Parts: sequence; structure tokens; C-alpha cells
Amino acid sequence: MDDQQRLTHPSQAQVMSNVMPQAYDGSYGQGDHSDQRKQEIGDVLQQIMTITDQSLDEAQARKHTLNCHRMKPALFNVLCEIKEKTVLSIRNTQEEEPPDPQLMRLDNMLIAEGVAGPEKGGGSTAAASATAAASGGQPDSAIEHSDYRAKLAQIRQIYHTELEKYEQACNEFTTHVVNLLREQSRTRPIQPKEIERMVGIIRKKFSAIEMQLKQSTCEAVMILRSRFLDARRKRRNFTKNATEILTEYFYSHLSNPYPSEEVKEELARKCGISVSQVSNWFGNKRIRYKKNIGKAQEEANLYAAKAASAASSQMVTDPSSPTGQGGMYMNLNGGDSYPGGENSWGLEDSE
DNA sequence: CGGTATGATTTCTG
DNA sequence: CAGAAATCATACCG
Repeated sequence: MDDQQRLTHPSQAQVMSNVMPQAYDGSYGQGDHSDQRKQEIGDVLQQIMTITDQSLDEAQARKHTLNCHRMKPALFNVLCEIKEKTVLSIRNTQEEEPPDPQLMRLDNMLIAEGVAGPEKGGGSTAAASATAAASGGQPDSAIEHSDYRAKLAQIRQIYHTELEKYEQACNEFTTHVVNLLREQSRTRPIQPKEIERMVGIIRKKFSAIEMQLKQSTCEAVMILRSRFLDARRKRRNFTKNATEILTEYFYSHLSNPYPSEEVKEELARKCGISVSQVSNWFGNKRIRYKKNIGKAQEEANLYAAKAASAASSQMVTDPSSPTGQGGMYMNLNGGDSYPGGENSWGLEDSE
């Protein structure tokens, strides 16, 4: 790809000298006049070669003179002719190579992670977590979510800034080269198609940078993600109050400790944990209660007493009682019973 | 530090 | 897919 090399270093002198092969002398000169022609061409070349040594104004003037030179059209035609002969091989290099699969993979991932693509979910955390719960995606731990999302937004912003910079640079450079080629097309034969091809080549070169940007963005997201997952795996005990609420519900619905979705949501909200955490908790609680009912009996009795006192104090309307929030669920999920009557939760809900 | 409690995950089942 | 059961991994506490 000699052509490409020339174009990426578009010094006019170089360009011209490369376009004028040695084969000139002889082949194109018309017999007797060949020596004279050679001389003139040599002069022209000499002028071209020294063009970079001159000041800009001077160069412009020279260029103008050159363009107006009486030999210019002839020279141009010759160049065209040569080009016609040599360029044939380039003709059908139009192969439409498919988009890079690697790049596509990166793109897909960035979109999936919400870094690229449309701005996702407006600020409403409630709505977001609600959708997450509804769509049943990964277990949502809403508390850590905000941190994660903030970091993701940061990455997103950096990514977009860089992408913009990249695009700008690419466009600038492309425009520059195109202008240069247009300019040069007055002195050497350049077809629009070739300019197009050049633009394609530049784009391809630049896309390597783009790829790198996307790659590192992906890496950053992955690191963030793994850290987030690690953090998620790190267990934090629920607050005393949350455990209290859950346990209280569990023992006051011992005959059927399977809270409905609504109740789970309610409990989750009250305890400041997610719905899936509530589900986990009840899953764990049921299995561990069943494992040794004997031991759990104490706890059960404790909570039975508590429930009783709560109920009685509710009669006297004492809202300051910390466990005075039991009644709310009764409407949603009836069938509460007393811990004394252990049953196998298997089939019947003793009503 | 070791043992237990406990939240999360995995595997299995109906 | 919800729940049971087993298991993992960490927090917590004496």
C-alpha cells in the first residue's frame, strides 16, 4: 500500500516525486524532443522538491505559477494515464468487511451494562427497585445499589467524554485529510472514490482507539461489578429491629408462615431490606425452626407472650409499643395461630 | 481463636 | 417458579 503511505504523510514534494517514476524519460518523450522535455520536467520537479523550503506565501505563489504552467495540463494527463495503468489493481478492493465481532461484543456489553445506549431509569429509586422486583432479575439489594449506580454513572460519563473527544479528533483528522486530498487533486489525479477509500482507512485506524476505549470501559465495569458482587456476598446481619419485625410476624403466623408478595413487600419496606431478603429470611427461618422445634419453642413462647402483651396494649391504645405493629397484616394474610400448635405446614392452613 | 448464628446461594423437587 | 434442604461464607461473641 504505497498509496496509503503517501497520503498519510502528505508532503506535496514527496507526493509528487513518488508519482513521477523514473520510467518517464524515454517512454513519454516524443522522440527528438525528449531531451528537452526531460529538462523541463526536471525543472518542474526541482521546483516541487524545494517547495517545502520556502515560506508559505512564496510557496503559494509558486504553486500558483505551477498550476498555470503551460506544461501543467499535459503533465496532469500523463499522471492520469499512469494512474489509470497502475491503479487497476486497487479497483476492486471494495470488500465490505463485516463489523468487528470483538467490537460488537464490547458494544453489546456496554449497552447491557447501561453504559452505552439510552439513559436508563430516571432517579426514582422506588420505581427502579419495583421494576427489578417485578421483572425478577437478579436479587436486588437496594441499599448497595445506589453506590454501584453512582460509580457506574461515573464510568458512563468518562466513557462518553472520551468517545466524544475521539469522534472529534477522528472527524478533524478526516476533514483535514479530505481537504488536503481535494487540494492535491488539482495537481494530481485523485478520484472521489479514492478519497472515500482513504476516509475508510482512517476510520479503521481510529476505530482501534475506539476499541481500546471500549475495552477499558468494559474492564472498569467488570471490576466494579465484581467488587459489587463481592460486597453483596459479604453478609451483614439485619438490624435488631428488622429481625424483631420478621420474627414477630413469623411467630404470629406460625401456622402458615408464608407471607404473600404484598406482605413481603410491606415487611421489606418496614425492615429496610429487599423482598428477596425477606424471602430468604423466611426460608431460613422455616427450615431452622423445623430443625429443632424444641429449642425454638422458647423463642416461640417468648413471642407469644409479646404478641399477647402487644394485643392487650393495643386495646388500651398504646402506640409507643415497639412491637405494636402486628395487626396490619391480618387483613392480608389471615390464619394466625399460637406457637403451641405445631403443624407441618404441608397442606392445610388451619382456619 | 473457635464455635455458633445467620444471611446468601445452590441444588433439588413438585 | 416458589419453596425445601443443603451448603457456603461471613459476622458475631465468649
